Amino acid sequence: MAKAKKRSDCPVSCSLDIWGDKWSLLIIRDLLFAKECTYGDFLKAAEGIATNILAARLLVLEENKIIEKLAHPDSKAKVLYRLTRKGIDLLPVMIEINLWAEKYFSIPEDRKALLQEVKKDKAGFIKAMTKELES
Amino acid sequence: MAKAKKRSDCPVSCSLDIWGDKWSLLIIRDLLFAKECTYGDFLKAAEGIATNILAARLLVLEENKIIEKLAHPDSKAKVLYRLTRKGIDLLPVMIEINLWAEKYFSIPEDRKALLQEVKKDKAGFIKAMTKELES
DNA sequence: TATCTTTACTTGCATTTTGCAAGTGTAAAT
DNA sequence: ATTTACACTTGCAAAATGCAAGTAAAGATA
Repeated sequence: MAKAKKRSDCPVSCSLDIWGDKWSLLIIRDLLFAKECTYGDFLKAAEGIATNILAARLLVLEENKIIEKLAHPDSKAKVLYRLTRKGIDLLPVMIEINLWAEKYFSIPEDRKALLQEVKKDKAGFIKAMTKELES
Repeated sequence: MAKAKKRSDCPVSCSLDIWGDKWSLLIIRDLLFAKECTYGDFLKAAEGIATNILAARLLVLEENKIIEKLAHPDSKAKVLYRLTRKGIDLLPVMIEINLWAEKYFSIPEDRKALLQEVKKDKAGFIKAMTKELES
């Protein structure tokens, strides 16, 4: 599919080349919070991603080793998506986005509760969650 | 211009509604590192943003109180852009993006040096840089 | 004082991406 | 044997992007 055109050597630019759009980080969010998702799970998210866009994003994320496909234990018709280590390592980025948004928007209570945990011990939270996601 | 359509209450989604594209965070990057930029300065960045896209992004960022326009002391023909507190508060996000990218891409030496400083004392770095940017 | 340049945009248009709706193929359930 | 579930693909209209050229105000230069 799309050949990745690198706009510059800047780390921010390189990152955005992969996941700099309105949907990719939402996919990663779902995987961080749910650990594993099927194609259908992503479609259920509140934002309502279109099926073709989802397929395109999943492909780019897979090509860039952010996510990987796994066989679903229950059925051959299902596919499990999960984060690679490279994808899991986006957790600190995801956390800071949440903390920023919490300061400037009103956000759901359950997310607020989670962020309370984060604020108590950020490094510990990241370590524990990373370990959980890797297993 | 564009009316902001909120896709969901998720903090990540709300954030991406504002700066979830390939260019906005590069503008914010330039402002974080240079403190103040003119329109022309943004155009000089290595990635080569188109003038109309730049104008559109600056407008959205201004509408969302991430940046503000200031009179340039040297000339009425110039405009200074700088980050608001809301924009400055994206520094932790920016830092984590850089740290992630450093782990998975090869990045310029000068940026690497800066990240060494960050890693020594992240909280201290953020505090100092925030203070500097606010002044 | 006239004109040339700089600066910050705007405009027109072709190309690309997005989004919606419908369709396809395989696997599982009835 | 037929229907349903699931993971996509396809076609097409609408929107966003990218490029090149243009505009208007301010400042510099002759």
